Amino acid sequence: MELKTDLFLGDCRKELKKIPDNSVDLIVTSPPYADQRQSTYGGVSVDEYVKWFLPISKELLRVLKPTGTFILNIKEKVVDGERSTYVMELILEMRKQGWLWTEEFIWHKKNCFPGKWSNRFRDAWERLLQFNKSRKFNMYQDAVKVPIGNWAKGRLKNLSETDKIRDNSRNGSGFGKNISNWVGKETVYPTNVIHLATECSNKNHSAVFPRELPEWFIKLFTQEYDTVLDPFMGSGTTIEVANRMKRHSIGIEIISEYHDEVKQQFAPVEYFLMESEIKYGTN
Amino acid sequence: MELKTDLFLGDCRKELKKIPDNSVDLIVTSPPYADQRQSTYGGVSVDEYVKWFLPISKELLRVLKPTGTFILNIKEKVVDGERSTYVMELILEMRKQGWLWTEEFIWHKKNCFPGKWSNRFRDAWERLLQFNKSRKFNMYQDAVKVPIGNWAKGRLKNLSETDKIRDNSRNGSGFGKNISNWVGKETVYPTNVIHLATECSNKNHSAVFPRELPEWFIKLFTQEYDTVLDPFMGSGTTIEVANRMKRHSIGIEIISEYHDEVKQQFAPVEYFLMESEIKYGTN
DNA sequence: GTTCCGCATGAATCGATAG
DNA sequence: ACTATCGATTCATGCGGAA
Repeated sequence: MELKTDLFLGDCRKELKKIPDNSVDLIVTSPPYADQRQSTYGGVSVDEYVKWFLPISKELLRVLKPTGTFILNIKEKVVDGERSTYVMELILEMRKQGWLWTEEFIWHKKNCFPGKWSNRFRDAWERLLQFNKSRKFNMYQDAVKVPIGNWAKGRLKNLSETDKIRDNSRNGSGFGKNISNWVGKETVYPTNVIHLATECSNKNHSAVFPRELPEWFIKLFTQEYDTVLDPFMGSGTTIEVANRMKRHSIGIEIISEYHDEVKQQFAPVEYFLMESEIKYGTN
Repeated sequence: MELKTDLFLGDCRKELKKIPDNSVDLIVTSPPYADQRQSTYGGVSVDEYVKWFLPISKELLRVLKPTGTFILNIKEKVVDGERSTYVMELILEMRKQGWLWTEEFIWHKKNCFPGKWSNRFRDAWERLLQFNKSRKFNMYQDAVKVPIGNWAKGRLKNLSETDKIRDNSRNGSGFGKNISNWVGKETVYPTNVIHLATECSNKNHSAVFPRELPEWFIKLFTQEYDTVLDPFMGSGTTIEVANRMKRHSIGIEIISEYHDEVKQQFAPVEYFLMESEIKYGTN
């Protein structure tokens, strides 16, 4: 089966209209936060954030299948010594639109932004809000099971071995990379806390979104050849992961540099397919 | 200096009125969740939770010192497949009362038992909402520093000359690091995610509050002989910890069994003091 | 091929100073 | 008084080159 990757250049408020109703299985996105990332995106102000986002979430509600899921990564900033309330207001308004606020996952960031203030510690977590269109949504829990931590076996057995398991798997939610270590180990279901590092180093882009994040949700909420949408594609992490995991994908990006770069990234694949068509098609 | 422990039996909506204005340095509490502990507070329903809590938070605002802090441990429950919104509504309403919503800490519950539902993983985190009366509140950050990460061991052994100052290469948010400042550093400031185990095998009480939790906040927001209040004392974890840490404490509990038990726990101390008064006072 | 070590960088926030 | 800009502060990670 052919794997589709549709990329749109433009404002997602307009581009989303090109996507048919009830056609997307999973939306995973990390929109620009209020007043942040000014260098790349315009920067929506705190006061206007909800008003700005609601038309988008309305379109997302339209394109999502009834069995689908919407994962929204967001975190409110501090304004005048207080946490802003726009995320809470957004949740309340989205429920009025018809969204179900099913769950709130926590992304516990291992390497959060440094700094010290007299009245505040470093912010080490972000919200991963799960919204659904209906109470009957697809969830493939077995796809994200993690190796058992040492909490269950106590200290009785193989303490040294269980200690080798990476910290994130001990938290019951991580995605330790050495899967070979898991072989033969008992697995359990993770929790709603996800313990990951941000990817910060030389990537050209500020790809703060670690690829394990979309990977986990794609595993959890979709099967192969389902469709994944990211209306704020950025440098394309979600799209790329979806593609590798054999999911159809749709990406929308307003900044042409990002869009073109992702486009280019998928170009060789197309070229390759054409080539093989020539090769074998002419037989 | 004498250490005071005042215990009140009764509904905190009434008992709080006995406490003078601006007299408490820290409030740490874990109120009954909606629709739970039905028998005690008349079974506060999800719909009425905010309305029920607001008079209490108003009293708390009154008794708290301007430099004090209110830590509210709470988590919304799932109702009909959705997370309830009463916590968010409560935050919005408390801000109207004059509270500042300064921060939201996450309590990541380490080793609770795995479990799952068809739509949902086990809930491994709770909110620890920080409210303040003014922007100038007391915070003793050095009291809760944690050991530095392992990365430092290899890093700080030998410094090169370039480690002195870093150029602000990118977007002007220059983060000039002066590595030499870190030599010999063994502790760093924590983040707003608190990673603690739950006290699982609790004997009689339903109190799942690990004593490290109040301990951490008492360290962070009070000094010795400050006053700590818990208007939903339960089995008295917060009060007991405060007492051990040489803080005055005030506890309110509506269930007489709990109240009496805590009272009894502190009785020997009072007895002891009386005895010494007799001994030395009659000289 | 491993392992080690140097190094750049990140969804930040506060307080002081300037217009 | 109120907003805008700027400097200061700080920790953990993954990459790439070297041993």
